Amino acid sequence: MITVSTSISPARAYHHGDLRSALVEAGLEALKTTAIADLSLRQLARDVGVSATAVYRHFPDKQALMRALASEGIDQLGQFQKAAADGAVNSADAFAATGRAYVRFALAHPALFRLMFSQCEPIGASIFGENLAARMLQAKAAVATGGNPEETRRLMIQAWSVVHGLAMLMLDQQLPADDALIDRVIDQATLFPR
Amino acid sequence: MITVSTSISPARAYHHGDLRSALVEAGLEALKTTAIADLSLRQLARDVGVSATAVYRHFPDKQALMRALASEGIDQLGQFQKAAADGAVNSADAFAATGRAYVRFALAHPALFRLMFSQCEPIGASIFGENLAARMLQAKAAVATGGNPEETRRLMIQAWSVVHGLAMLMLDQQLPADDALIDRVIDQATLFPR
DNA sequence: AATCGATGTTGACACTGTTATCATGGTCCC
DNA sequence: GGGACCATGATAACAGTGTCAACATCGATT
Repeated sequence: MITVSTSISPARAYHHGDLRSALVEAGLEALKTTAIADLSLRQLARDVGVSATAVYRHFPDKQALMRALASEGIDQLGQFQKAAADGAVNSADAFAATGRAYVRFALAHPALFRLMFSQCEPIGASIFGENLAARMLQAKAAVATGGNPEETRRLMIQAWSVVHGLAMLMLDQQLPADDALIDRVIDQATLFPR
Repeated sequence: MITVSTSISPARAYHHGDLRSALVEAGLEALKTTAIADLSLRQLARDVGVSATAVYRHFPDKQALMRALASEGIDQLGQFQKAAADGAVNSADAFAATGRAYVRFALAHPALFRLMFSQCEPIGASIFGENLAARMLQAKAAVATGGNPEETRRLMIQAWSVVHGLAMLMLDQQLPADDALIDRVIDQATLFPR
């Protein structure tokens, strides 16, 4: 059984056979059960069956690996949001569906979601503008605000803040991670002032 | 010059002279310049001029010290919010002022703010119910929703989500830490659907 | 076939949180 | 007043971490 590269780099099979992808995959796997602070380079290397310092042939330091994992997470979130929006019946519903997907993704992948925002560098732009889902979102928001660009931006930021805050508070156990609560907070027409 | 205890425990002066408070104070000071992940027990002990393991006479482990710091932060945030609300002219303005204070506090004390939510245990209840500012907030929200308790709760959660999300996204550099942006997002009547 | 550079390993260093063991010195009781 | 006790502190040590320098290996290029 060969583990397939996840769209990251060419990286032909050398001694190990694309160690870089293996590390990323092991990292994503580890994040399913390990908190972000307990994620260890050496442990990851052990999981893959390689010496600790081999990692440094593919990543300059730990943070770089983290960034790679975060980038994977962003892609996954984007796909998940897009799928959710595609299943919606109308424009407003798609907007809300994207929000719900955002929070549900966070709850489903807590450590990964946190990691995505601990690595500040390229992520903001990806989520808020370059992303497929983000682009679509922006279009929806523009419709909702009658095309006023400043209002559109405010609505986007407001919507992003609500879902991000809700996700974080639930992850941090400050709010019950309740599906119904997600719907109640997001479905509200509040986000669409007439 | 004697550093005064910060409302934590009696802790008479022994060998050091209330080491516990000194550690908390040093921790808060360190959080002004150090990221939460780089906060070191040993470094804190060094700052206070005490052996590394002396800490364990006052805190069972590192997390306990962190929790003490977080608790301090919660108090500070509560006071800050209360002061902001007291300066407001009417009920709706007080509600918004509390929200603005929340975000501004986060921007002013990034590491401390993050820490407050990394230590999940007692914090949720403190902020969302037991707090002075929270109680007041709840009263305002009840007025805004005509007394409907379920709607009141939803409004509270929605408001909390917006400010928390906005704060987090700004802290993580996903949004510009712009004062005007805070006002624009929070002042909007959006939070008070008629 | 020899060389070279990319990949992986070994060993080491400084640092961390934590524990077990020992030292100190106020407090209280007789 | 003298001695026991216990809260507080210090030392030494252990396992674990991220990272660097030096050495080994092996496929690809000439």
